[in-house]
Amino acid sequence: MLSAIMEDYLKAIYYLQEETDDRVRTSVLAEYMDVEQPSVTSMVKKLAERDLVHHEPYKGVELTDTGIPIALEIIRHHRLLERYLTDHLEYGWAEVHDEADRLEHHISNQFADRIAEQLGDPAVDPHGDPIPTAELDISAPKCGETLADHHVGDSVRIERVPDEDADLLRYLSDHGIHRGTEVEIVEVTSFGMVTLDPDGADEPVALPEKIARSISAQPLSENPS
Amino acid sequence: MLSAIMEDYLKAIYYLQEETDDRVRTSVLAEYMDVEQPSVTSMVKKLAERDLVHHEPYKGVELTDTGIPIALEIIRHHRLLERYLTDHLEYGWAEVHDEADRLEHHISNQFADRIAEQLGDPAVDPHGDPIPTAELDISAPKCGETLADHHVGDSVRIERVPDEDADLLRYLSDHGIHRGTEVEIVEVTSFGMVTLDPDGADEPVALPEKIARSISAQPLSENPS
DNA sequence: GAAAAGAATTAGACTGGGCTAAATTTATAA
DNA sequence: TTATAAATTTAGCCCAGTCTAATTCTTTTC
Ligand SMILES: [Mn+2]
Ligand SMILES: [Mn+2]
Ligand SMILES: [Mn+2]
Ligand SMILES: [Mn+2]
Repeated sequence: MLSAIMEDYLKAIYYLQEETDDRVRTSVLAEYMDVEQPSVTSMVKKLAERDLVHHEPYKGVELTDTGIPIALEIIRHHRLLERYLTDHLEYGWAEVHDEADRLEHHISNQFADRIAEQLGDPAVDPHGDPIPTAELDISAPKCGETLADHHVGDSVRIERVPDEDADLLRYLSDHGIHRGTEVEIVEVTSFGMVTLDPDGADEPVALPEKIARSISAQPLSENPS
Repeated sequence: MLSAIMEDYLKAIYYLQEETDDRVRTSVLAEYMDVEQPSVTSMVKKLAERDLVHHEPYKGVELTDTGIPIALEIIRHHRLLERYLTDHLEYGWAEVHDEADRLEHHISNQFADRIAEQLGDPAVDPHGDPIPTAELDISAPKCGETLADHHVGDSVRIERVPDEDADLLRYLSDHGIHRGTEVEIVEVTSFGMVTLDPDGADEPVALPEKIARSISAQPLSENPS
């Protein structure tokens, strides 16, 4: 059996590998896990001993074929829990992360499967990230058009937001923006500000262009909810 | 903050104190926690240092006024989770214990309160044990009449079963007996066997008198579900 | 193709929770 | 009342996961 900490390392390696598509460096993992580098080295050795990662000393680490499904299992738990918290327990999408990050290690697969069933086997979590199936198949994360790729007057549906920044998530939901919300782009300034009018909201919402570029959004006709 | 292990010790002390109504001996706690006695001594010292228990060396341990509410919080989590698993996720009452025993340490009070709300603030868990309120008030455990206190021909409602023995729980639910089930007592032999006819079951169920004496049951008219 | 800078690892220590074996205290029984 | 038995605690060890300080690779840069 693996400790919760080990599972979090595997999940972190999975995420970082997804981003950079290369071996994950000790320093990057240390930063992500919020520990010092020697802690990472020693944990990585333990994971390597169990054949969960392949460690090339001084060169970085990557998940093995044994490690990947374990990471995916945790990610499935995490995203199903997030979805359950928003859909059944009235959590906001800014509040779900911490609760899910603890519980993901302690629920059984049976528990995960049961809530998946109750939710109707959802394909994505509240932030739009794909949920692996019970067989641990995962669809590619959405990296299509973003809010910044559209033009004034366009109406788009919010597909996916980065889930790391709770302040941003809170700001968005306070202004009526969730996954699936339809928004019209009402202004794009030369100095990098994007203004949106979310469907059903009283007021428009302004976002820095950098943020807009991190939010996936599709034209209305495609990808119905 | 307390570790999950510390919380389990506090819960164990609470239970054992409830049973014996006296200081809990090291040996008893060691047996219950399934560890060796020196482990208990060292843990008890840590708990005493934090003022969660009062430890009289060589004489046993008891919860302090600081320790009691913490134990009750965990017990609330545990019993709410058990109730949630049976009522919303189709678990049987024999399967809930392990899942709840892990999760109880990792759900937030917010999570507990939300599921309590969804369940309609239930008073008891699936085994009939009382659930502390959000304010940590707990009603006295049912210790009224048992199955062995009634007579052939009586019809009673199952109120509470001991939740330690998963085999017994499985046996009972396999034979159509749950909390709230109405049963008629059809036979009581001189050699200590009690036979019941559960409402809606095909066949009667036989139990040793010793077990029957551990199951609370009220005559039908009283305590409606 | 060195030398300096940067990244990673090793060394050694600490904390939490467990264990075994030995010592000590309390309870029981002669 | 003293001797033995039983319960408890102490002593000293281990493992997991972290840390700081020191060392060793790698990469840059001149
Ligand atoms: Mn986690
Ligand atoms: Mn998410
Ligand atoms: Mn527990
Ligand atoms: Mn119970």
